[in-house]
Amino acid sequence: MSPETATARTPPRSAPRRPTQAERRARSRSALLQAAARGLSRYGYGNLVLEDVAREAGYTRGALYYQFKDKEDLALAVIEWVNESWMREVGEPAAQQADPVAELLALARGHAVFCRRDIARVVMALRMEFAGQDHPVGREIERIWETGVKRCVRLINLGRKACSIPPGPPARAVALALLGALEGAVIALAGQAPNDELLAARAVAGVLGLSEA
Amino acid sequence: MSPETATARTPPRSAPRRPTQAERRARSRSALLQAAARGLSRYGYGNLVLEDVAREAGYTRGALYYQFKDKEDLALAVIEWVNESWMREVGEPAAQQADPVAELLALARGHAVFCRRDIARVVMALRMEFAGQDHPVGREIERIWETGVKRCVRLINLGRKACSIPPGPPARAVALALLGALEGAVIALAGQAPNDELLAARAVAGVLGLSEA
DNA sequence: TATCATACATACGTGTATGTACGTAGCGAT
DNA sequence: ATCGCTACGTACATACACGTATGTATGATA
Repeated sequence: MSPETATARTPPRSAPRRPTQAERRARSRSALLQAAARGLSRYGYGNLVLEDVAREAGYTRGALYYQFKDKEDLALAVIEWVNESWMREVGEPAAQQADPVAELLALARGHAVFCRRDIARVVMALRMEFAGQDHPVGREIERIWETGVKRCVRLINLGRKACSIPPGPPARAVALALLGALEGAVIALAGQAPNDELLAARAVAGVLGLSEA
Repeated sequence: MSPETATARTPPRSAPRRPTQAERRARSRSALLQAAARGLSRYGYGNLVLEDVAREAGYTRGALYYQFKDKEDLALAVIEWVNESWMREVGEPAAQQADPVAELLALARGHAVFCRRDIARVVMALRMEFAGQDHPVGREIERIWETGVKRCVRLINLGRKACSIPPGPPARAVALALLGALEGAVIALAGQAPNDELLAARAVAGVLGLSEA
């Protein structure tokens, strides 16, 4: 944020100094990414119209095709951006919980809060759209999803060893059901606070076979 | 099934007698409907290509446009067909349960079994695709979904009065989370028997706040 | 057997969204 | 002040899928 980085003939004095090229580019890219994320969340990939995305961001398709190679590249950038946000706001905080059960429930509550914004359904929508296909976007979504599944499998096995999670179906089946139920519940609730947190945690606890959330 | 309905110069004798017009038409329509259902379940509405549907059914688009007015008409027919099947195989059997909790758990298990076939995701896919839109297909899906929500709300209120379901968030929020978690879990499990039944029931029980499935 | 309606297949026109080529205004350094 | 590069906007070419119009073979009827 320090404007002194440049040799700066531009007056560091005050006023909303006219933006530099890099800032301009970054602002445009950010606006386009957010608009694309909202669009993907609402319409999915195939039904997403790039002209609408650009207009909602305040540009035309020209700006979009300057910043991104094509539609696929844009979608992959959105996915990466959403995933990084999720990791920072949900994944990493939950990892600081002491025991596996607490971490799983923290994931549920955190995901519910995360999905209160308008980009909640990006992953779910793309996962539905590309399931069983062989598309780069679908593969990336599948990769992220599989990461989540593996994390849950690990936690479930740990919890069962510690006897904080009762035995039951194979850990992978439980993990799949857990994530599916979590996403389904959160999307159906459409971010209506504050019940979303409790109900998401309840769904997860139920799948795990716990007696209470 | 009685071939005597027609004045029947056609020998009722035996053999695979050549099919009548009505039978032919019904067979074609059924094949097209099933192919369209599979297609909608996999690709959703927008990404569904009618030529692929027709080919998978063993016809061309000509047959499709003879039996259905347009793509929208086809989708609505599929929805009606799937919904009737669901009511017959899941909705009505579950309604014979004695108490509300048993009925809700029967719905969960029945839905899991119902979704083992390849048309499992029709409703979920279309609901995701048309959420917030104003499209005839979306409205029909929303109508069916709302019917399910209302049924769950009724059962939840009954169960709470009977103290078989503990108090908690508003019944409508619980119902939304219940159906969302149920569909999400079943789809994520992709019909892997026999765990799908148990895990679906666990998810529902969890959302309701019950101690066990 | 002749004739009509039905159940399809084939061919065409059209709209729409993508990707690309080109034009243009604004930033940055000499 | 000027010139090159960047960040867009504009215009075009292409592809794809829908809907329709037309052709054709089969079943029904007399």
